[in-house]
Amino acid sequence: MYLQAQQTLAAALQATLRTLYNLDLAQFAIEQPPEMRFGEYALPVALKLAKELRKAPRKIAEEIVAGLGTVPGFAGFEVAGAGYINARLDRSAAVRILAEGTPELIERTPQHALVEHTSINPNKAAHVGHLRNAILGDTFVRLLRATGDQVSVQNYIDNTGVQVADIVVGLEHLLGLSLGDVEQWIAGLAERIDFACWDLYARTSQWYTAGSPEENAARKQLRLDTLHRLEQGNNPTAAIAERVATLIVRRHLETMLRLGITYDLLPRESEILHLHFWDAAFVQLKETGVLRLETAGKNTGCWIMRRANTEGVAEGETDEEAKVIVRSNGTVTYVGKDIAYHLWKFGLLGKDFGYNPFFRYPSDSGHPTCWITAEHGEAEHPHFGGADAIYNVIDSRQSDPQSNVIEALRGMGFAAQAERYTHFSYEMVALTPRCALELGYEVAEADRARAYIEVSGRKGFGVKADDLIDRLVAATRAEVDERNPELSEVNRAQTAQQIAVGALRYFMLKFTRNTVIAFDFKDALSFEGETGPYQQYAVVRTRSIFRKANASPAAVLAEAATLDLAAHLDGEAGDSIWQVWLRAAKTGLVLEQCRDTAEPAHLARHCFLLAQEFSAFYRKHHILTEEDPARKTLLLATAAIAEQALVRSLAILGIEAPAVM
RNA sequence: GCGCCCGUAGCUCAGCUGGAUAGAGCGUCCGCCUCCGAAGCGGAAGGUCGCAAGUUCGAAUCUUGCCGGGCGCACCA
Repeated sequence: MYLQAQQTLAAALQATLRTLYNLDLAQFAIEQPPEMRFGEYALPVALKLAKELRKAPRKIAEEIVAGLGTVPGFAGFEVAGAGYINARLDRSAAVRILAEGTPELIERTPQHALVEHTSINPNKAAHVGHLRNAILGDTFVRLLRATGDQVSVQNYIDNTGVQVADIVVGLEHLLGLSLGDVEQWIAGLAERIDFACWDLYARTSQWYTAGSPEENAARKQLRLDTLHRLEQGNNPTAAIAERVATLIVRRHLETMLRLGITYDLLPRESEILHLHFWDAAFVQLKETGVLRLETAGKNTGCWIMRRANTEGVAEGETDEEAKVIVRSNGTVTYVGKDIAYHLWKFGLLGKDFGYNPFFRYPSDSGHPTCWITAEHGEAEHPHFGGADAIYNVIDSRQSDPQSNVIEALRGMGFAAQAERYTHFSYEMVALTPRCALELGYEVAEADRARAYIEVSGRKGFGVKADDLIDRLVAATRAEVDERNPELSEVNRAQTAQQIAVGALRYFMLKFTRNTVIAFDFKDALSFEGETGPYQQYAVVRTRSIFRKANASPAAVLAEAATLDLAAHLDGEAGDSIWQVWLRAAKTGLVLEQCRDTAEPAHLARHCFLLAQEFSAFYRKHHILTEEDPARKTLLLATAAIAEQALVRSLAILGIEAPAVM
């Protein structure tokens, strides 16, 4: 509602400026005043025009206010400060519109967006860093859907890379297992396979450097040979990799499902290799001149491209900064394969995967099946790829390779696609030294003074996602049991689960993307203050009110829409009611901002402010004992609009509010 | 050496396209459950917005330089 009134205001202002000064301003700032007494919108336009018009800002502001006259939906305008124009909404009209529930219309042609997130190497358990990735990605998916896009969610699986190779080396050479033995090993595991591989991966990584120089060289060679066998496929080593990686991928999907995160497709590197996506891309890259064969310098014999963010060199000179795409031995690098994959994402490759159903989600998830790529898949499958816009949720350390893929697309003549290719980058989750010590890791003296220590899968250093979720659930369960002993076992378990998910998701979302999160159990396990449970609690309070009032939020809002409530929205008491409506009204604006900036943290903040302002309202006004019927309806409707806006916004964050907690 | 990011209250972080007395949570201290749920609320203390110039009517926000920290700059993925 706020956004639409803002558009009305902008149009009226534009018309006024045209009439008064014969000015056509396409863009001007519309701010949100710092205090309620300044109204709902602040226009600094007169300050901007002062120089151009050679008039005092206040004078201009007065002329504009006079020129604006009356604008539908607005109560009035006034000049303030050095020359601000403050605009006041007609509160009762705004409340009516909000109570009627008219959806906010945002003009945009819906796009087919493709979001890639999670993408954990299938060789070990997911850790907190992966949780940040998946929660950011999933939230952004919900945000795009809420603003009208059709979104497909992909979780890229690098099942033929070095990390999986390391696990296979561990199985074949450290544990001495053949393909047949691996089945038995799996069957005999005392713990889940992703946990077992967490340790095996760390062991193997250390083994590469634990022997004599000759031994280490041989071990590294073993790793390289294993990698090549995985890439080739159709051999026992590749079969081990396939078996183990697939099991681990299932564990990852289950872990993420605990947080309400689902996927449409798992594109795998093995199919990108075996279906020769690269060959098709290579032809295009050569034809468009993005790649050239280097004939001198350190990259002699390689196919190279100009590295993104570098100048490049003149024809005939040697570009020592260039990015190698095809090695001198003819194999293709990671960025090369990624270019091919991204051509496919935009429907520009001229090839497609085969697809098989892989993972069936429970019926209550609202999401039937996750598919996986295959060389020869089922005849009937959903359409994947061919997106209008793509978003890759990948940590900021990979911004260089991402830029190179984008530049390659641009160089191939796909400028429009390059523009709609977003590296949704975010900073890592590290551990505080205290947290590392608490987990029993050895922390070097030099590291103890640091703000955070980077997690490392190779060292087995980190917090496993499922361990964290388990701890959160145990903590919320203890609280729920104590507070609500009358609830059934099933009910308490479900409530604890919802609160734990709320706490975790909010924790990961309240930081802006480019902030490193120094993880600590104390912060993550907090349920007070700016946390998910605080906001869930606000919703629970509204629900409690409606239970006691024996009314439904929808019915109350419908009734409020028929009343003239202007008298109750003025003055100090009116302000504290209006504050809640105004915040709820801004939801559409916040969603737009989040979309444009690809920053879910703004929505997280919005939810918190909603909860906070509802709590202030709740303290100040006693709803159930209000005697004036119209006023009581307004107070109930205020609780209803808060509940509605909170539930809707929290849902986009992937947070559910329980009935009681 | 080059590129990207960060430096705001004791701690952890917000601060949208430059704008009206720089905010929140945690922590500390003092209060509030015989009135709708205290996972809550009120109050207090706490800041040269790293430093210095510049642009501007106006800078935490933009530009440049410096200081301090992080992360990238493979024929690894």
